[in-house]
Amino acid sequence: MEKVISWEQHNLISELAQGKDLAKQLRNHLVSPSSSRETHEYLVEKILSCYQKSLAMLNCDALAEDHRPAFSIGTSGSPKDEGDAYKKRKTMPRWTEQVQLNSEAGLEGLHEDGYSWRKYGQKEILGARFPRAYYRCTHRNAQGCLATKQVQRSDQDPTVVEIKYRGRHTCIQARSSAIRPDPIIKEEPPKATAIRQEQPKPSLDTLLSFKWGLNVKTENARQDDVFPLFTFSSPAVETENGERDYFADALMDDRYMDTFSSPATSGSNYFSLSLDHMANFCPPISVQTPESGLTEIVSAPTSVTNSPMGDAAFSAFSLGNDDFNLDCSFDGSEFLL
DNA sequence: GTCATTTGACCCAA
DNA sequence: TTGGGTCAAATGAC
Repeated sequence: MEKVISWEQHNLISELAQGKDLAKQLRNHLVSPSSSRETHEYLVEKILSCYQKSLAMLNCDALAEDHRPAFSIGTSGSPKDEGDAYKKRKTMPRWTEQVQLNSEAGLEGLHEDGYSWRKYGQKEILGARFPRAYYRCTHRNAQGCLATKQVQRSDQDPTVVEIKYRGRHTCIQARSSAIRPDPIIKEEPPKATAIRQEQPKPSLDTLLSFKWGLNVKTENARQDDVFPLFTFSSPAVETENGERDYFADALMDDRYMDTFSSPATSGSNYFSLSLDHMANFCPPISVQTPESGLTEIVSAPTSVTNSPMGDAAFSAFSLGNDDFNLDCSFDGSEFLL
């Protein structure tokens, strides 16, 4: 138990420290005339991510056990699993994302999460206006990858799609994208990336690709952990003295943040970072687990053992910037097959 | 020919 | 018994 607490504290401190460093960076950029708005928004996004994780850690005591590293990998194909698929499914990690449909990309954009999915079913759901589509990893047969997802449009807002993920990717696709040492692969992007490139890209993408040289290290099981919905009051976009509040501004920019009003929490908004948005920041080839996203409205009895990312230590995002380098020890053996 | 999607049937949990 | 999730044959696209 002591180890669990220690582990949690470690992660929490790590996240908060990361948030602090990012905030420092943001401050530096705010006073720099050459710094762009996109950069600010990116930093805000990262800071929010850190705090979201931190809050999740504080709020999810029940999940504490699950955060412990468990270095048992490659269990998906064990003989024991064969005859017990249904029980296994029940224990799979599950989390939900709400994605605002891009009017241009439509439903296509939903599958640009760095993995290839194959539709295997669709059903009308009782009481729901829209059918639910079932997808599984393309490599299910070849590699025994049991990751699945369900996609269904929201009844309340047809432009919002709810994506329920189940299980983590165990396919080579997932691992190779995670541990690929050189993230600079632009000539032959993964399938999902190729599709993304057909869309009108926000300037942020370009900026991040060239300016930041983002490199997400594979040190974090936490990144894939599930996060409960969290709330906070909407900040003012403009300060009293008329200065533009970039932090708030970015928060209110629904290009990067899905906002849900909640009748139960009047005065607050639900903010949900969609996976697609994160993918903009983290190209699939350099992200350990695109499916993890940041917003998971979780229903997960889950364990980190099953987390898409595996169960290594915590992560730190290391940007190509001297000012920001949270480097943490990491035993990468888990990812080396 | 290969692979993805569709769709009705089946299985299982609640 | 019912509804959700999955299977697998049929069909279509490339």
